[in-house]
Amino acid sequence: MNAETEAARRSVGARRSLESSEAILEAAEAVLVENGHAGFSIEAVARRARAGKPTIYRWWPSKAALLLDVYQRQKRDVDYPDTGNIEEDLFRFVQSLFVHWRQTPSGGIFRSLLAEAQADPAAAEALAGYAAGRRARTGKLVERAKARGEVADSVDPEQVADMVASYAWVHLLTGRLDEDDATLRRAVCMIVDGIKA
Amino acid sequence: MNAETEAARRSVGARRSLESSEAILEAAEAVLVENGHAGFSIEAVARRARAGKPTIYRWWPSKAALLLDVYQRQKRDVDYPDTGNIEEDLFRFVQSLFVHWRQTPSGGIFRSLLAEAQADPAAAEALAGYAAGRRARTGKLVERAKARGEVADSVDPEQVADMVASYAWVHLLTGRLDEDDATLRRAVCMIVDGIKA
DNA sequence: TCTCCATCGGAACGAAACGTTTCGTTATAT
DNA sequence: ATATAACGAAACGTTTCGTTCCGATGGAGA
Repeated sequence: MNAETEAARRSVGARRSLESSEAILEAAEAVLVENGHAGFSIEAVARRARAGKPTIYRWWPSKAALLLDVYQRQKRDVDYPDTGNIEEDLFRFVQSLFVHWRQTPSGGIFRSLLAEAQADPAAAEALAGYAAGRRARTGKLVERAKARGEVADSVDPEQVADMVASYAWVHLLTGRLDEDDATLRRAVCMIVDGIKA
Repeated sequence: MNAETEAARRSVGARRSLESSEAILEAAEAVLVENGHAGFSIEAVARRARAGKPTIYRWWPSKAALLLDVYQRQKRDVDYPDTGNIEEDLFRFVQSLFVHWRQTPSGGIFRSLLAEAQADPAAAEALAGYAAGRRARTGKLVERAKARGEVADSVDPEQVADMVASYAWVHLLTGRLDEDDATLRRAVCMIVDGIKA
């Protein structure tokens, strides 16, 4: 969000105020947490950040772009465990994701992002790109297991990641983040072992 | 939406115009299909239905309520196949669901409903109830297979349904309804057979 | 038949948020 | 020192919201 801007710069003048953009991102998060997706307006964010609306519109072309930045800002610590056991890896991944969504504003923010993507094509594209990257990274868990000979050759790692992420996303969207560890483990076990007798 | 209204009625006067409410529901569906969730406004519906806004607000307290009515009006029975083979049953179920979403307005309407549920608690509750019912019905496919001894005793039928539905929902939400049959079959196969070597 | 009165479509309202423009100020590279 | 860029603040016109009037319509009770 700033690299290409800085590269295209060819003249003098004041630089972008990091103080201001930080305040805007913090205000956006606070508004989202306190008032929910319904009360999330650019005006409200500007008021709270003591910033001008043009400043927000200059750097974030749409509400979706701001939402995406807010989400990725606090998404530093996601576990991509490597225990040498694919079932354990996937379980820990899903478990930490659920915990993260429950204990931070991330869950609510991501819900808003998904909702926004149903109305705004720009948001949909941003979400699709993010989801594809996520599938690739989560798929590496499976690729490692495949290299160990733990997973069948015919399996598509990204499709496994897709299945696991879908399970988590729908639980988030339908307000079912309170599943216990045993349930999560059975879900992962279903994918790893199948359901056959 | 009309039973208690009719019961509370204690005086004379014109009755509710079925013609008008039908036109409103049809117009709402048309607007949703043509302009998407973003362009779905009460004003647009009223214009299209040649109805007054107060008439809409009188009978549908919120946009979510109108969406719910439109959705329930659209929804028809999905087939719950019974081929005697759980993999084939699940594949046909998912396949017909994708086709239904692609070829009718149901997919778009359901996307709007999911988006609305992230902002409106009433819509969220309605969605949760619908999803629970869906899991129970789809779970019967698995229960039948379990009775045939095709599926392990330890498997929770509703959780299998949950996994399959999650895969489908996320594909709908992220605009990936164009997966080919081979991909869908591999996804189902993943759940049935697992991914182990 | 005549009289209510609930409901209808239509027009207009204030409130809120939208996205944009303008203004004066502040900060920075040349 | 000067030119330039980003800033906060305010105002703009537009859109949609949900509500409130109004006259017309038509079915139930006297």
